[in-house]
Amino acid sequence: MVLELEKRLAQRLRAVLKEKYALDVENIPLETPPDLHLGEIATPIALQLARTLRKAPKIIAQEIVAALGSVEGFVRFEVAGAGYINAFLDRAEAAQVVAAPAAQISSKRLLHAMVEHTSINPNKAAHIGHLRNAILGDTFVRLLRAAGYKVDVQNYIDNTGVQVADVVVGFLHVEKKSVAEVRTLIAVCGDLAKIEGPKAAIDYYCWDLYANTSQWYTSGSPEENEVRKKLRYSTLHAIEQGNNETAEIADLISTAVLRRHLETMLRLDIEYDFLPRESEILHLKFWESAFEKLKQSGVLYFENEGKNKGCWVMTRPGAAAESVQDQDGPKGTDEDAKVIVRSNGTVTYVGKDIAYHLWKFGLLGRDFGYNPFFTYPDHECWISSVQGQEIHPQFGNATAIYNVIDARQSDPQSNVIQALRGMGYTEQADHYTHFSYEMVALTPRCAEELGYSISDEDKKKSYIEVSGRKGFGVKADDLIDKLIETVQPLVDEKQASSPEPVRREIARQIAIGALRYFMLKVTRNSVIAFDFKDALSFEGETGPYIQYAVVRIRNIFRKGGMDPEAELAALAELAEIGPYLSGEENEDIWSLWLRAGRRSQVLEQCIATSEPAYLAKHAFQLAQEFANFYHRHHILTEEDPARKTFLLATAAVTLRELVASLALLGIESPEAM
RNA sequence: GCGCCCGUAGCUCAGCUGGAUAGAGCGACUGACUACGAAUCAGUAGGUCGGGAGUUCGAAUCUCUCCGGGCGCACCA
Repeated sequence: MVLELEKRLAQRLRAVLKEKYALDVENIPLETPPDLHLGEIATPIALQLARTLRKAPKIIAQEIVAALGSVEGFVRFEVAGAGYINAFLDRAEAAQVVAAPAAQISSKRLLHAMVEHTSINPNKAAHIGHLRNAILGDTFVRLLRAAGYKVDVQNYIDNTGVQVADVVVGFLHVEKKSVAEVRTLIAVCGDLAKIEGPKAAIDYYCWDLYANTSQWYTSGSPEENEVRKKLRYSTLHAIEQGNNETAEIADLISTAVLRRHLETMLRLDIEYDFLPRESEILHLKFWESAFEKLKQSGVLYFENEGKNKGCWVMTRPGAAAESVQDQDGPKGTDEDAKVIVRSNGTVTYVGKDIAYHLWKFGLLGRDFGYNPFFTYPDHECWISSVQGQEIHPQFGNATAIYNVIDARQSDPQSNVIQALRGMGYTEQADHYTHFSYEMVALTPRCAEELGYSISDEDKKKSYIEVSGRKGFGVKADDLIDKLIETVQPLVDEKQASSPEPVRREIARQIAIGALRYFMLKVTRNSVIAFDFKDALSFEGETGPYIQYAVVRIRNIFRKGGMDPEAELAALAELAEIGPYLSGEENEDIWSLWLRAGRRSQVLEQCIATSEPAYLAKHAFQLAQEFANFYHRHHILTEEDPARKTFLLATAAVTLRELVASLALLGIESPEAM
């Protein structure tokens, strides 16, 4: 509602500026006044134009207001302060618009977006850092879909990397297991996990093995360590090669761990459409196609001198200006260039990534094979394969891509964008978003609670980076389990009369709500210093606070024997609701309605800035305003029938908006709690 | 050495394209359960927005500089 009114006002203002001052102003600045006494929408446009028009801002503002005339939805405009123009809404009309059933989103945006997130190396259990990635990515997918985008969700699997090799080394050379034994182990873990939970699962087993093996490389005599290092690289090569026992173990393990990751994420309502794997990017020779294109476009050149002699390299972003400067000087080699193909002819990670991203945009001229891999209640998740099924859905050919990857990888990401740009794919490069976020770290206190021994140096830090290699971190399933364990007694106490399965479901919903909100309330580029005290909180600015507001509203309608949507519809029948929305004593109610009408505005802002935190904030503030309203106005005992209908509609509209906002955040709204 | 991010209340964080009196939550203190559930609400205390300079009618927000903290800058993946 607010979004539409803002657009209408901006359009009218543009027209006025055009006819009165012959000015074309593309972006009319609109903001929210600090207080409702100053209207609902304000613009400092007159302040901005003071200089160009050589007039006092106040005079300009008055002239604009005089020229505005009447605008539908607004009752008046005022000049205030140094030259603000404040717009006042027709409150009754606005409330009716908010109350009306939401119009279907126009699917005129035919943007086909591809969001890649999670992308955990399939050699160990997922930890809290991966949770932040997956929750951010999944939430953004929900936002894009709500805005009318067609979205494919991808989870990239690096199943041939050195991390997987390390675990394979662990099985073969530390534990000295055979292929058959590994196969048995995976089966046993799978059965055990069904009874004992995630702690018995294969990804937990690998978590320890990976940490042990990493240590094993440096724990022997210098000669032994030398041998072990060589083992590591021969294992990696064998995996890349394929068709051997080592590769078979790697495939068994990475596939089993991948399944575990999908199960863990499903606990948080996170699903995927396609799992492209590194192994197919290698075996289907994506790189060879990309290499030709890169050479042809001149993005890659062969280096004949310097430290990168014998390599195919590309200029780094930002280095372009310098090389132009160097023109008259001695043609020095660009020592800083990024190596894409090594002197031994193998391709680097960035090279493979360029090939993969050409595929994403449908520019590679090759495709994966596809096999079904994981079945969700309402759709299938596909995985890449060399030879896939004949009938499969189409992936790739995206018009916009979002890569949810942590901020540490911004360098390689910008290399890929640079390559696209260099190849002339400007449009694609512009629609390539590195959806970056900062890491989740542990506070020293939290690390000690978990039983890790902390160096004195680390104790002084405000946070310590988690590390899969060291086995240092909080596992995702452990955190989810701990959240459930913490809420369950509360639910059991408050919902004592409900049957046990119902109580368990409520505890689950609350736990997931708490976790998702915890990860989403912080903006992307702030480091989360993880602490159980904050993560396990269900009070204040948390997911459960918002869920509780929903439950209280539902209780009102349950107790009154009424239906929220019917009460909302009844609002339209009321003769005059204006009086309920004006006057000092009703400002809080109007404020609640106004916020309820802001969802699409907030959604648009989230997408424009790739920042889901705004919506998390919006949901909390709406719940907070409702809690205040709830205490001040007792609805069911209201004697004036018209006012009672109005109050019920207020609760109903809040319910609808809260549930919708929570759903966009991937948080369920319990019936009771 | 180069690049990116961060520094706002005791703690954890918001503050949108510069705009009106810098906001939440937690913690502390005071108060509210005989009314739709107190996982709640009302109130009090707590800030020279890291320091300095600049641009501007106007700066937490933009520029520069310094200080402090974090992360990247391989022919590893």
